[in-house]
Amino acid sequence: MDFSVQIREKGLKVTPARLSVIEVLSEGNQAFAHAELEKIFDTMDRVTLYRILNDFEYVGLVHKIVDAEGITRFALCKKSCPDKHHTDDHVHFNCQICHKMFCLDKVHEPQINLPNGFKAERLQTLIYGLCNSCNAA
Amino acid sequence: MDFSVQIREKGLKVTPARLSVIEVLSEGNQAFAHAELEKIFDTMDRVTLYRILNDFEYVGLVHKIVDAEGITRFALCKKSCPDKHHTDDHVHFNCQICHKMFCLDKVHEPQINLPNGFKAERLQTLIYGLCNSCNAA
DNA sequence: CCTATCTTTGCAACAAAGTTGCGTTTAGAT
DNA sequence: ATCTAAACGCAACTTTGTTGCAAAGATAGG
Ligand SMILES: [Mn+2]
Ligand SMILES: [Mn+2]
Ligand SMILES: [Zn+2]
Ligand SMILES: [Zn+2]
Repeated sequence: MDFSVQIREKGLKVTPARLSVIEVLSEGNQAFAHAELEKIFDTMDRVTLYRILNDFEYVGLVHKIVDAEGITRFALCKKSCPDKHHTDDHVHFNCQICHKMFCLDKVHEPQINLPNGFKAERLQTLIYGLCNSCNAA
Repeated sequence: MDFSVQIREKGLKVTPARLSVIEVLSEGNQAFAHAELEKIFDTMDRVTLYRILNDFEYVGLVHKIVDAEGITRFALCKKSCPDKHHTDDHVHFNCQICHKMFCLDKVHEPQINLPNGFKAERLQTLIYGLCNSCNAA
């Protein structure tokens, strides 16, 4: 897949830094923590990485997930999301062994009955446990 | 309710600082961010507050919730939880207007079907929207 | 009630995570 | 090839959370 087109379509300039980030994010179906990405792009400035990820999130190329420990991770959006209003309403899964965070695209957010007066706008489900490959071992 | 007993039962010493923290946490059905508590206890040392909250969480007096923006909040456990293994499996609700975080004790975590091989251990549901009092206005 | 002991607190210093300002470099339009 | 707005690198700063240590406080036993 050609990421240059997607980046340019979102109104961002195509740069080597942005291309390499989006390429890594496209590997597997995972969300990457900032620290992991910093290690991968050890020559890239920390601030640049922050800005690339935030810009990508802003234009709808990636979405952000914060786990229960407060670690922020970024994952590529499958279907292109309209700006600022992400439509990735899927469940996220965090493996306790390999610590990878998976986007379960096919598992949709559940419907939940709220107490009287409360109105849901957005829902976020995070599941902790064993991923398929760690479960096998 | 006498919080001294609960604190002592968990093997912690009863101090003015701990009593005042647990008292504030018992107001409403809300989870408080560290920053909010710091403002309330403006004379208390920041580190002391961190230690009180972490100790309370460790012994099972409070539970911690991290929202989608990465803000950590603390809420009193209703039924006393066994150490380190919290049984508060209820849904949390974050109001977009008043920014309060509510513990919806009566709304239990949903059951979710995972892809083959994945095994759920713990589940966390966070809902964003309008709380009952903000919805009325 | 007093003392001894272990816990908790406050302060200072540090670490990790994220942001802002600014000068330089670069993408890409003309 | 030139020009300009966007992106980058660097330094400084903020916010959030942790650690070490000495002083103060809680409580059990005498
Ligand atoms: Mn995802
Ligand atoms: Mn709760
Ligand atoms: Zn795994
Ligand atoms: Zn509200």
